Amino acid sequence: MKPLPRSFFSRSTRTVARELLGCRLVRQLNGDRLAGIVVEAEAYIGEQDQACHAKVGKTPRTQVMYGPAGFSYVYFTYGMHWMLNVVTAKEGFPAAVLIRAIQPVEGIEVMQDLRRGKNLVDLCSGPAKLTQALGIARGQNGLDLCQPSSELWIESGLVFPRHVIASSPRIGLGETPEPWRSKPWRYLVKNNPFVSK
DNA sequence: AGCACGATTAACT
DNA sequence: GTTAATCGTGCTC
Repeated sequence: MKPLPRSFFSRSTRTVARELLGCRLVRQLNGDRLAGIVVEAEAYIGEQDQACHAKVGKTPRTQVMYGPAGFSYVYFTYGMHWMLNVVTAKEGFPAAVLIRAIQPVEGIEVMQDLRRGKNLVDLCSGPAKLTQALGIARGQNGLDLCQPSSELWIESGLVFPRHVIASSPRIGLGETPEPWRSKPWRYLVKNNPFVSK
């Protein structure tokens, strides 16, 4: 399969977040192919969105979100964790989708090595778990995911029927002010055990 | 130069 | 349910 085209990612961020569910996230790492089906994602939309890192404007950290869609935005948080996002919307408008969970389907043994032998449902059921399982860190920031022969990309996969998709407020927003705190911009697959806990 | 805090996780009680 | 781990980022002095 080939990477999803830039036109997939350059649409509205919430549409991309919802339609990413069912897609296959692929990581080529040291000759191994690691992959999983996206089952949870969140939209972060523009400088107005007080939960979005771009609320502080364009900085070295946030600049990739201002660039073209289809690039990775990987950032470091809590002194130890890496998070994977895909840049969305039109160039110049800062927005991205956080990949929060995937269902592992390829390269599971390698993922377990990178995750200290965690069992299947704990391998990738959280945004920092999946980056660890896929060997994603600062070196994977700013990659073009639409380029064939990349080390990281997204393919089409399953198509979940609309009635198995749920939405909810985003996770971990802390003291983010309303209305942003309650925006139902998290999308997940209902009753899927690989969604974050 | 120093500070508060974070789109989390794992290991506790 | 609670908390330690651990450091880049953006802001203030």
